[in-house]
Amino acid sequence: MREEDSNWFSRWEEELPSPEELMPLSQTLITPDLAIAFDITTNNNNNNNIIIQQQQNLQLQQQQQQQQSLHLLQQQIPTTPSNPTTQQQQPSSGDFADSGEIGSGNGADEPARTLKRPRLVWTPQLHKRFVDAVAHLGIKNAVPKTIMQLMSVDGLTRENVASHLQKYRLYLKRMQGLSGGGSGGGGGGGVDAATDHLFASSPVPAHFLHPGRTNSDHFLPFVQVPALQHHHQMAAAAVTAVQHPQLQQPQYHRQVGHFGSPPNGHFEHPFLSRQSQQQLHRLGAPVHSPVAGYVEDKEPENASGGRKVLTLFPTGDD
DNA sequence: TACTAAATAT
DNA sequence: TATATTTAGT
Repeated sequence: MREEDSNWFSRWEEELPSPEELMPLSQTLITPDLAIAFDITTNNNNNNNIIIQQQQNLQLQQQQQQQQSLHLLQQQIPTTPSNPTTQQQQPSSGDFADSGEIGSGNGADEPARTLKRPRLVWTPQLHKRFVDAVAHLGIKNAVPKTIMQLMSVDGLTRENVASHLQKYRLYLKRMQGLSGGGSGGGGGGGVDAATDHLFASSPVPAHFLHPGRTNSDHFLPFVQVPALQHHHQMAAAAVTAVQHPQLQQPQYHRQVGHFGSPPNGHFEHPFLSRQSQQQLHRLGAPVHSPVAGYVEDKEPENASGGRKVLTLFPTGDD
């Protein structure tokens, strides 16, 4: 079975999109109106910092709708100390000198706290990272909190992970139920890709489908979790945020590591990297991190025209 | 408190 | 309709 693991690893690695493929489009996320409204300083000089310029009329309507739901959130949002959030920008990643802090920073954090979080779109890349984390932990020990920590994706909440984990488990159940020949590759299994295309996009470790087989929690060697490695600050952002028409709020994400193979077969403990990020613990509001760049990615199936899928991608820091 | 499951919203 | 978020129960 270990051979399959290796094969599995090789497979998804090959399927990983190249950086070029990941950055086909460039648009801005923040409209001038919003920037002004939220006292945001956008760096137009930065090509990576993109602003979506949509119809201003829509923007206004969206903001109004937002405010309607804001009061609800305000009730439960803890008072965020005027945390300067000094570490929001990574010194090393000079590529993106993005100053795009929305609703945060200098006392302007109120809007951020009150704003709803944009829907998180689980891109195949992000899901793959999720799977890697689960594989690393073992399906047995894979719990939302741990997975979240292991993924080290800023902006990703425990709820996000829990929700995804919930679906993923259901997917695994289905896979086991089918128990056809799906073993060895979730992508190739007889799974209805139409329903589980996201999960099918990433290989499912055979272990997931055969629990109890191994009693060990560390059935996966570390070397098989390259995506969890942060061999510095190179980043391939996998997080994607969907911008709904009525939720004109930019999303900030931290680097999630890179999806490529380890440069030298050297691996480090992901938690080490995480620790540094823990300094950026969110106090009810999303942490702003250097924005690598937004890429609009439309999903063919969900081409609902109304929403935009924004994905962060690295600029090749490495 | 955290996790899981179900319901709700988009 | 599908997916993500939110809520409630354990």
